[in-house]
Amino acid sequence: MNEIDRLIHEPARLVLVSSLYVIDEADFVYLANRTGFTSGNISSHMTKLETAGYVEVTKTFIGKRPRTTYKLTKTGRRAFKQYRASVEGLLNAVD
Amino acid sequence: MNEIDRLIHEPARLVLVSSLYVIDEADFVYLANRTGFTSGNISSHMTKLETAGYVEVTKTFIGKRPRTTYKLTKTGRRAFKQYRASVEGLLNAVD
DNA sequence: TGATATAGTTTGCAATGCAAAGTAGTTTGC
DNA sequence: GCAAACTACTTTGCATTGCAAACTATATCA
Repeated sequence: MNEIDRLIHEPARLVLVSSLYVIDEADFVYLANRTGFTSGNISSHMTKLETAGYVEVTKTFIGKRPRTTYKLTKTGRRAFKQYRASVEGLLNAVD
Repeated sequence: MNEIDRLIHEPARLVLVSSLYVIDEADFVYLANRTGFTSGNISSHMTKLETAGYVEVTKTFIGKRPRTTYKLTKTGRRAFKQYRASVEGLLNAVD
């Protein structure tokens, strides 16, 4: 039986990670709008995911404003797939 | 988009609730053996689930020993199905 | 009788999610 | 031209919570 990756399991991060899984790369503002999460929330979750090596953070300037983009690393994608498998394993065992 | 029920989402409780979902009724000792969780852990999670109205707790004596059995209430079963739908919604949106 | 086992519950604390407050710079209004 | 408001974040503070160790209560064994 597989352990659940709590880093991904946390609902807010699950939304963030699965968003990144599909759209590949997204910036801070986009994610804030899409999810409705507060910016503090996004910031700290992303820091956590970055520390774990699940996301890669790129900071640039677009004109005079900062722009932060996030992208899943290979490790992050693998972790998400693995997470998904464990959860579905758990839920499907139920049928 | 549906909110995730954190009461069920917590990994330990997810295991407990999905166990109860399939085997319908289970006692403390059985769940402890099946899951490997400490008894304190099971006790407090079950109290939480009971408080929420998700499980019904029955305490009897079998011979001279206490026996506590747990069973999902109708509300609990509904909540689990709903939980499952939201998680799968989230994960499948990814395909 | 004392030691060990069974069946739990309660306590204590370290970890964590979240929002409010803070930072740094930019644009707008008067 | 300067203050107020906005953008794009990060940091702080705190209330919640998961977890194991400690505790309670009874039963059996040596």
